[in-house]
Amino acid sequence: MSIAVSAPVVSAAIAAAGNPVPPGRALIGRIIDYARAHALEAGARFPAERSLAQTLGVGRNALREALATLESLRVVELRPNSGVYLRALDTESSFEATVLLAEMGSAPNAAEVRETIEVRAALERQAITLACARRTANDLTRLMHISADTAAVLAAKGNITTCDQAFHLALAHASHNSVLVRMLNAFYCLTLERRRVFFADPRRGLASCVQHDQLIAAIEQRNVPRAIKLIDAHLGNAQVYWKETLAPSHRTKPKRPTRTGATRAVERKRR
Amino acid sequence: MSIAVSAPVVSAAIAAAGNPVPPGRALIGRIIDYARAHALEAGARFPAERSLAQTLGVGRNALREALATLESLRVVELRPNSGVYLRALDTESSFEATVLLAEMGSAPNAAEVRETIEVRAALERQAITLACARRTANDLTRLMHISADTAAVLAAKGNITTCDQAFHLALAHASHNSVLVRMLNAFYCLTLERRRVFFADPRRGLASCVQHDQLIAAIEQRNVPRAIKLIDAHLGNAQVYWKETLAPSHRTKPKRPTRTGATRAVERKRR
DNA sequence: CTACCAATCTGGTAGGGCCAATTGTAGGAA
DNA sequence: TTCCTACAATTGGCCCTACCAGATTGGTAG
Repeated sequence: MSIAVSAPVVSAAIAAAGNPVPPGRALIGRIIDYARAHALEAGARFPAERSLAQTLGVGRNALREALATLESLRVVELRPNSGVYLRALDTESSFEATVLLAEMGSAPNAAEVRETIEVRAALERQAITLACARRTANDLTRLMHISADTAAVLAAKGNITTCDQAFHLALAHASHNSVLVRMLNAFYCLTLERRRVFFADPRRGLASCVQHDQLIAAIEQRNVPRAIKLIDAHLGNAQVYWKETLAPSHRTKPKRPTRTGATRAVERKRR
Repeated sequence: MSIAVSAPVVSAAIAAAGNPVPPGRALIGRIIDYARAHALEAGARFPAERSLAQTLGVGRNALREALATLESLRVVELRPNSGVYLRALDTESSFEATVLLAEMGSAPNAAEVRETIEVRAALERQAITLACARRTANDLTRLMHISADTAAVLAAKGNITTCDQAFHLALAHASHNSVLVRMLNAFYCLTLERRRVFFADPRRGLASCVQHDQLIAAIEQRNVPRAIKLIDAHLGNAQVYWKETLAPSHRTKPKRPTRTGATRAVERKRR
C-alpha cells in the first residue's frame, strides 16, 4: 500500500464507487490525495492547518479530526507548534492504515494481496496451532455451530462471507490469544469485499465449508501437523484465486469496471 | 487488555508515571476511564458528546478528536445522529489500541505479554522464512551494518534497544513484505519500554547480538530450518525473561468468562 | 558580534451556532 | 380505537471565531 499506487486518486475512487464512505473518511482520502498530488515524501510537512483546511474547503475542526485519525494510524506525525508531517507509509504506518485505504476504494493491488495473504497465513497457522493445544469443548461447539450455519446459508444459495469470517474468528478465539484475535479481525475487515467476491461462486463456498469441517476435526483431535497442512491448503485457495484474477491483466477487476484514466505514478523514493 | 483490568485507572497511571503523554492522549485515557468507571460493556452507549465533554471538563472539539482516534482504532463506534458506542475491546479493537493503552501506562500484564510474544513469534518466523528466500545483497549488508553498530554500542556499555529494533525491522524488510514490516513495527512500538528494561542487563544484550549474527548467517545461506530454529530461540529469551519477571507477583485473572459475540448478529438498540 | 525582545506563526482548545438525520410524541383522521 | 402524519427535541457533523502557549524569526540595543 504505497502512496504511489497507480489507482485512481482516492477521492475519485470514493465518488465513483458505490460504497457509502462516511464523510469523515472522505476527508482522510482527500488528505492522502493532497500528499500524492504535491508529491510529499516521507518527512515532508503539510501546510499549516488553517491554510490546508481552506485548500480542502473544510473547516479546521473537521480537518483536525481527520488528522487525529491519521496520526493514530501513524500515517502522519503531529508536532505541536510545528506542523503535520508525512510518515513513511510502507514502513511506519500501521496495518490499520491499509484497512482504511482499502475501505476507501483503492483498487486491490497484486503485491498487496500477496503480502496480505502471506501475513494472514502466518497468523492463521499460529492460531490453529494454539487452538489445537488450548481449545475447549465450548470452542469446538461454537465452531461446529458456525459450520452448520454455513451449510444452511449455502443450501439457501446465499453468500457465506460473514459465516466464513465468523468461523475464522471463532478459530482465533480457540487459540485463547486476544492479540491474535484482534489482528486476524483486522484482516477480515480489510478483505471483506475481496472475500465477498471470492464467495460469489457457490462452488468455492462449498469447498470452503468442507475444509472448515476438516479443520474442526483436526482441532478436535489436536493434530497440529494435519491442522497446519489443512489451513495452508485452505488459504491456498484464495491465494491461487487472486493470483489468477489480478495477475494476467491489469484491467480485469472483479467488482466494477475500473477507470483506467491517465494516472501518473508519483515517484516515491525510499529514504 | 480487557477494559476491566484491575490496574490503576489509566489517567492516574499517566499522572503517576513519568512518561510524558501528549495531552491529546490523556483525553483518550480519560474516556477509557469513564467507560470503566461507569462499567460500560460492549455495545453500551456513551453520553451525548455535549454532556460528555462537560463531564470531562473539555471542549466538544477536543473530545471529538479523541473519539475520532478511538474510532479509527475500533475501540468505539460512532453512529451519526445516534451516539458513541463502546466496542468489544478483546475482539474488535485494533492491535494499535493495545499499543496506545500500553503507551499510556497501563501495567504490563502477564497474559498480554505472553500473547504478544506468541503473535510476534509467528510474524518473525514468517519474516525470516521469506527473508531466506528473497533477501538481496543489500539486505545482508544492512543487517551486518546494524550488527556492527550494535556491537559498538555494547562496547560503549550502552543500551541496544534501538539497535535491536533496527535489526529486526531490517530483517522484516528483507522479507520484502511491507504488511509484515508494518505489523512488526507496531510490535516494537508496543514493547519499546519492555525491551529497554530487558536490555538493561548488558549480558542479555551481548547474547542477543551473538544471536543476531547467527541469524544473519542463516539468512545468507538461505537455511530456513536453521533460521527458524534460531529465531525461536532468540524470542525464547524474552519469553523466559518475562515469564519469570511477571509471573510470581501477578495474580492471574480468569481468561475470558464472557461468551463471544462473533456468531450472533450484533443488535444494539439505542437507550 | 552577541543578547535580548517583540512580532509572528504554529498547533491546542474552548465555545457558540447552524444543519440534517433520527427519534419520540402528540394530535388528527378513519 | 387504530393508524398515520406533523411537529419538536435530541444528536452528531461541521463551521467559525477567539484565545492561549510554545516555537521561530527578525530586528534592535548593547
